[in-house]
Amino acid sequence: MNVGEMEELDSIIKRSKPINKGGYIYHAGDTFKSLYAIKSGSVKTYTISDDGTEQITGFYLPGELLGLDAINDNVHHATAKVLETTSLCEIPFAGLEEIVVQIPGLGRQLMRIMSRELKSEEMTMGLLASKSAEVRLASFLIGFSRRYSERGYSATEFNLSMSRNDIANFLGLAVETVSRLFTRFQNNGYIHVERKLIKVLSLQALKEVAGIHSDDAVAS
Amino acid sequence: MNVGEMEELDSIIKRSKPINKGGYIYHAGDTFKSLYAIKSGSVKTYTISDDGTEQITGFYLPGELLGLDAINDNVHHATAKVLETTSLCEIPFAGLEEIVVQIPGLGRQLMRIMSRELKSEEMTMGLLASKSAEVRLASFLIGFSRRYSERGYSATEFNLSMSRNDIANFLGLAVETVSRLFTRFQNNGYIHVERKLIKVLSLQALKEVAGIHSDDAVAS
DNA sequence: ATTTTTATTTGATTAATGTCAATTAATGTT
DNA sequence: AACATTAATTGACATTAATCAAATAAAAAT
Repeated sequence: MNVGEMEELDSIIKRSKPINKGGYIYHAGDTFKSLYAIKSGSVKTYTISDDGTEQITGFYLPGELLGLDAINDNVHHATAKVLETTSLCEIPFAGLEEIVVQIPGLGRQLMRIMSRELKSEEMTMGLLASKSAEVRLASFLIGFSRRYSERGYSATEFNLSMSRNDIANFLGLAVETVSRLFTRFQNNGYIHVERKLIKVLSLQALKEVAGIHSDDAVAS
Repeated sequence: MNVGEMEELDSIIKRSKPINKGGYIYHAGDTFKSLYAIKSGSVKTYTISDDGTEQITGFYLPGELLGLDAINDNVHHATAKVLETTSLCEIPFAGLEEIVVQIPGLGRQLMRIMSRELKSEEMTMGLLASKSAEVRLASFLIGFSRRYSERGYSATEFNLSMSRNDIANFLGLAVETVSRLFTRFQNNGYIHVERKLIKVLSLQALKEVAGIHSDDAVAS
């Protein structure tokens, strides 16, 4: 969401509550009651398969909206866990539906937000369908660069708050492969890695690895 | 969409037009004007990257809705191509937005459809993030089985209208791998393959390959 | 501050899957 | 119907990335 959208929703926001690292926003199976907009911090969502393995379905950054996939059947199918201390706007969905009737533009706005999310997930699917591990990680980094810059943060220096394990899980790679790729990208001069802090030295180089030559079309 | 939803939309449907195999519904870059519900047939959507390679983002079956990802920026970012002769309901979006104001339930309905789509894409992402080719193809087949059965078609005997190449592209595998896996699944007695016609002999076996033991959670 | 635990990195090896090449089957065209 | 073209399968081989194992580094706990 952009600032304007955030302000539109401001009127019905229930309350703000910071959650500490490792805390949960909701669990898979919970009844869906609210959407959550991230004010600061970051979140991962994941499902647990029958054999107990966790499958990460997304990472969320400030300004992004969480829980849209639960509207349909009123149940969260994923668990949302906070990666660092995170502040949220809780938007009760019942209230939202009322307001949507009153403010004609809001329904349209919500629909657009969902549309944007759909497009973004399709791009992520493209990322995941790419066969090479290099392409996946490069696209992943480009996506974060873009998302941070869209929110007014630096496009070239940002924190990947999730663990290497989380990244590997999300990208469908082994941790070791992810670790080696970070090293390789650094050796190639594409990025500088310092624990979780990533400095992008050549976005262009990353884009070439990812097979992106124009400026659009980056997964999020 | 279910039958009820289809009927609700029926009032504003512009016109019906069958498209022959290989024809297009819209191209990437086209201005977004309408949503399309598939009455019969099937569709693939794909984006073209800078190097000209095609990346398939989804397959659509009867009863499914196409174009939701274009609402936000009014432009299709993917191309929709028909895999066999296909009949569509064209739903002009301008008209839809008017009607949404008049019929309160419709907006909610649309939002739910989009939510369902989001969830479904997240499941597909889970599929694509699975490292093994076997798991991917098994999940793919289970997904089609479920989607067909949801629409009232057989869950155990269906046509995969797309080429092996399309399947491979979508799953991020080489065609040869897909071909070998079909053979392997057949040799194992999971399925019977006859060109594009798939007969599922043991859905249970496929689910075990896919790591699904309960009955839910299958990508579409 | 020290110890314990957990996360990350690096190396060696193995297994899976991609690539190349050839064959067969299916489809479309004249 | 015969031919040409395209799609699918199968085999041999190469390559990538997973696994196993160990070392190092960072974070958490005492």
